[in-house]
Formats: sequence, structure tokens, C-alpha cells
Amino acid sequence: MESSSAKAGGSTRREATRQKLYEAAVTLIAEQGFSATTVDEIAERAGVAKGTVYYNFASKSVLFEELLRHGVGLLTASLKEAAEQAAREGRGKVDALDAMIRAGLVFIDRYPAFTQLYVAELWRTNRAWQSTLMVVRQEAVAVVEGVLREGVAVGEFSDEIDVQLTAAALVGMVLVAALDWKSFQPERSLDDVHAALSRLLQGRVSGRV
Amino acid sequence: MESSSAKAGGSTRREATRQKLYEAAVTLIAEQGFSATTVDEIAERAGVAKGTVYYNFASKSVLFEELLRHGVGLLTASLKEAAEQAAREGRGKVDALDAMIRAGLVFIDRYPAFTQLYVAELWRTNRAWQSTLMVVRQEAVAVVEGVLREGVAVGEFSDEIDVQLTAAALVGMVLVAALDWKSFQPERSLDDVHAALSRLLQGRVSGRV
DNA sequence: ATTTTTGCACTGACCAGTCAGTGCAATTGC
DNA sequence: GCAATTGCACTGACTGGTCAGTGCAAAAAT
Repeated sequence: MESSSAKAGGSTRREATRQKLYEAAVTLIAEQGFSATTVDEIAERAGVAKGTVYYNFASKSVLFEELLRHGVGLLTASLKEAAEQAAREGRGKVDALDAMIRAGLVFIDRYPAFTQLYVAELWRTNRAWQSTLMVVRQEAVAVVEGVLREGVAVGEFSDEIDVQLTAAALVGMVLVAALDWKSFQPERSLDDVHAALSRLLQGRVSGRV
Repeated sequence: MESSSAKAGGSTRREATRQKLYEAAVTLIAEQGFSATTVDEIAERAGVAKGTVYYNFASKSVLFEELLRHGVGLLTASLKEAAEQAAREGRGKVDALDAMIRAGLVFIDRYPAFTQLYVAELWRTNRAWQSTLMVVRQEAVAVVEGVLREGVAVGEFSDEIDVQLTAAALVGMVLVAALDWKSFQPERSLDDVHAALSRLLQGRVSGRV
């Protein structure tokens, strides 16, 4: 019986436990914040003994840091994928940005708790995982900056734009709009929200029709 | 009776102490979060005894709630003021939005810690001050929604825009861009940042010059 | 046979909130 | 004048509870 995944990373069982702990931790911390969430709660929600948490992670904050890395990894991969696909299909940079907005929305749709928690921790200072967070943020924003820069190089975007700030603003736009969507009008469809943001991106807000 | 200081509001000393406590609490909570910040720390930073905190506020979370109300009050007033001034001067709704973006930036420039803390707590659920936060958020976003709606009525904005979502996206854009500015490129001027966001608002990102 | 998980008792640091008491200025009584 | 009194703002040691992390023997899974 070659256990399914075999030699690859580590035993499958352990990986499954870690996954359960991530899922339990992410919702609890999104709701209550890191400090207000107890390890006992996380263990209970994951359906696991407290000792298991410490068998798998060195400490509560290490668990959290690995959770952050894991989550942002997924997002970054998804953004890159969207940008590359648009490029492969020979579409313009505006389309690439649009595709990334959609990818961002899809991600937030699937992992709303993670997004919540990420936003809540991002601009804090003086916390243990601060530097982890910076690195991980930079990876994600860099993908957007890359597309903007290419757009400027190709002449599709004005060379007067401030790449760094514009990238941050775009990310913020999607993040906040999406959190609002999930929190206050969750019945709306992803397409709907995407259309509204596309319109904003392309400056079709002012101007009739 | 007219006790010493007198007539206006309440005793001056008390008001001064509360102000000191607000200031101490806002920076500490912005840095560390609500739960990770202790009442002892707040008292120490404010230069008062712990008992004084409880003499002035019923509990740690009441202190925090009043802080939130106080801060968002300032922001809302400032946004309204900007929108009204643009209207008084007979400028268009795009200009009004632009003026509000600037007002938002000025606010964040002046109270970065408050902004940080606000963003961090906004999308949490299951917290004591949740409802306070909702009310207070709605007040601020409503100002932006109002201008958008007026713009649609006047025909200056497309009637296809989704007012609620667009307002949220705009707020997010300013919020996140400004926090990025303060965190990662604090040497830049407000005008600079404002110009970059104006450009984005008016869809002058794509399109040459 | 080894790795992983369980269950549970325990420790020690930390922290929100309390309370008896202090300092001080203004008011009252004489 | 000058005690005695009152009320306000503040103090800081203390209490009762909470929680991260530990230790370990027994059970389960692979």
C-alpha cells in the first residue's frame, strides 16, 4: 500500500493535520484577531488535541507565520497565472490588469477569512511576524507592478504614472471592494463585482455610457 | 457653584486626561492590535495611573469605542466639508470626488495611527464594538455614495455604475494607497500622492499623456 | 517499529478590573 | 481668619482568572 502521496514531502497524515489547523486558525484569527484567539480554540475547532498543535508547530506565532506564507503563496501564484495567460493570448496590458483583478476576486471569494486577516495585520508594526509579512506582501504587489511597468514600456500606459503607488492603489481597490462585497452584499455575483471594478479601472465612471 | 474651570462641557483636567489616553491608546493599538495592548501600557504611555483609565472609561473596550467614534467623526466632517466646498464653488462631481480624495489623504497624513487601527478592525466579526464600527463606517462611506448618486442624477456619471461598490472601491483605493505611502515611501509629498490617485480616478492611466 | 496523535494535569506569566486611600481646591461653619 | 468638610480626579497594590506552553504515558496509525 504505498501510501498515496508516498515519499514526496512528509507523511500525508501529518500534512492533513497541519491543513486542518490552518483552516481552523484562519477563521478564528480573522474573526477575533491573533491575540484574542487561543490555542485551545484552534485545537478544538480543528478536532485535534492541544499537544498536536505543538507537535506540528513550534509555537502559536510560528503557526500563524506559516499560515501567512501559505496563503499569500496561493494568491501570488494565481495572479502570476492570470497575467501570463493574458500575455500568452496576446492581449494588452489593460486586459492583463483586468484578468488579475478577476483572479484577486476569485481568491477572496474562496478565502475570505484569509484576506480579512491579512488586511488586518498588514500595516501593523512591532509584531513578531512583521518581516515575514513585508516579504510576502512585496511578492504579491510586485506582480502588479511588473505588469504596469511592462505597460509603460510598451507605451500602453502613460509614462507619467507612478508604478509603485498605482499598484498599491489597485490592490487596495480590489481588496476593499471585495471585503465590502463579502461583508455587506454577499448575494451578488463575482461577475457583477468584477464588472463594476473594470469600469472603474478603465475610467468609464465619468462619461456617459 | 460654577466650579473652577467651568462653564464649557466638563472640567478641563478630566478632558485633558481623556485626550492623553486617546493619544496613547491609538498608537499602541495601531501597532499591536486591541487585544495585544494592555491597559497598563496605555496608562504608562499616557503618564497616568491605571486607576485613572477606569475612572475615565468604563472598560478597555469602551475606551476603544469612544476613540473610534471620535476619530471617524473627524474624518466624516472633513469629507463633508470637502464635498460641500466643491459644490459651493460650482465645480463638477468629479472635482468633488477629487477634493474628497485629498481630504482623505490629509486626514491619513495627520492621523496615520488611527487609520491603521481602523482598517485593521473594520472587517472583523464577533467583536464587542462591531456595531459601533458599522455605524461609523456607514457614515463615512455614505458621504462618498452621496456624491456619486448626485453625479449620476446630474448625468455626470454613467448610470450604470454601482454606487455602493464604487464608493467602497474608492475608499479602499485611497486608504490602501495612503497606508502604503506612510509605510513605505513616507518622504513623498501629499501632492504627489494626490496626483497619482487623481490620474487613476480619471482613467488617465491607459492612454498616452 | 516508528511516527503521530491523544488526553490531561500542571506551571507560571500576564492582565482586566477593583478598591481603599491620597492630594488638593473650593465651600462651609464659626 | 482658620478649622472642618466635601467632592473630584487620581493612585497603585492587589485579586481572580486566563492562557501559552510543558510533560508524559498510553493509544492509534502506517
